[in-house]
Amino acid sequence: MTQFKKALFVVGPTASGKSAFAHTLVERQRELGCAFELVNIDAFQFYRGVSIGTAKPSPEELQKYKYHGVDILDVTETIDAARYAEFVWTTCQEVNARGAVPICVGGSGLYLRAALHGLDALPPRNDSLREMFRASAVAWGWPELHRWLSALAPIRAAELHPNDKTRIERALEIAFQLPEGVTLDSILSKSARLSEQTSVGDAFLIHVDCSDEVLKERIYKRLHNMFEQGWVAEVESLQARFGQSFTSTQSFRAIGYPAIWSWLQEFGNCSEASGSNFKVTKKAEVDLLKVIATQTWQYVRRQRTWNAKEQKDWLVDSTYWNGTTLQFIDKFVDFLSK
RNA sequence: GGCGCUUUAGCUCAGUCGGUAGAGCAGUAGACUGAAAAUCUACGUGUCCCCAGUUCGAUUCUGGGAGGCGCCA
Repeated sequence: MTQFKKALFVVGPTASGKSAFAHTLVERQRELGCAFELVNIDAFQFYRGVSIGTAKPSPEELQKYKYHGVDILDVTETIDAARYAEFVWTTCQEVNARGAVPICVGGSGLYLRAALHGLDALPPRNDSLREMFRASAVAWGWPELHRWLSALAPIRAAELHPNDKTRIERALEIAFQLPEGVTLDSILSKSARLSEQTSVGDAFLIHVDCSDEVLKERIYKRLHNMFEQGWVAEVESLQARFGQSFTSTQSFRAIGYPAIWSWLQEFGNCSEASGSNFKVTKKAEVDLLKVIATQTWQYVRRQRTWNAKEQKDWLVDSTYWNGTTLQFIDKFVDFLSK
């Protein structure tokens, strides 16, 4: 199975310099003798309206670097790992057909694995089933649903903790939709773990990371900058447009949005606390930034845990990198000239 | 100055009717097959503010001291 001929994947924790790295590659494409186009593989930059907090490239950058996959969905829409992987593959094929090499930038663990290794053919998401499971969980608790799963798919159930609601729900959703005589265990037993499967195309993985100290500093500065750019005002406008229903959208799960939302509930009434006046000077504002910085760092830890298991063709330490100069490695040049 | 409350983990605080203590958050590590920036798991020795007294034994009771908060002056 080949979903793309040749693609670069730039992965690494938030604020490590992935985008700057990818942009530099595009700047120097002539020297490398090939054309590049960028494919967003970030789980939240798909959505129009959540822009500042998701660190989207600017409109000029979107055009200059030929980005695909940014602002393709409304904030009220939802994409899932399977549809996401399809999108990446289709886009890569189109880019390949133009004789260019796609650079997929971003990478949230599951989404990267889905794009890189492909998910098994399993029944899709089913919201009415999910509602039913959730209602049952309210009545009986997730450990009880875990017991139901043990009856339907004992091997899968044994892999899951009784409190792991997200995965128990998904496993039950699959089991309920499979045709008679087919079990989730029988499907999963045929394939290796996702991280151990080979890539579904010719992929070159570049990991960008830097020292903890520098990364923490960059995160803090970047968040500060997001506030200066009007992040709080952005959330206020989402509040005005969608009201409470925004809190149940997929895009609301992006780091920072729930925190700013509750901050607005608490302080938003004071006229001077409105989004456009947000300056990160008062204690409440500094506290908000700190909470989001903490959540971002926790995310960095999880990203590194994911990335540790993926192939590494090129490790880039961005600790002292200024975002422009780059020394190409032979392996990389060989991959491009193949 | 007087009165009251308070001092326990990095932070916010429980608690021990006297036998040296535990939650949440933070931190560290791990997992991850259609919510994934989500979700889940594991990991807890700290002069229990200081000094003295009572006691076999005090973080706990008594007295004094110091810091913090509040009210009255």
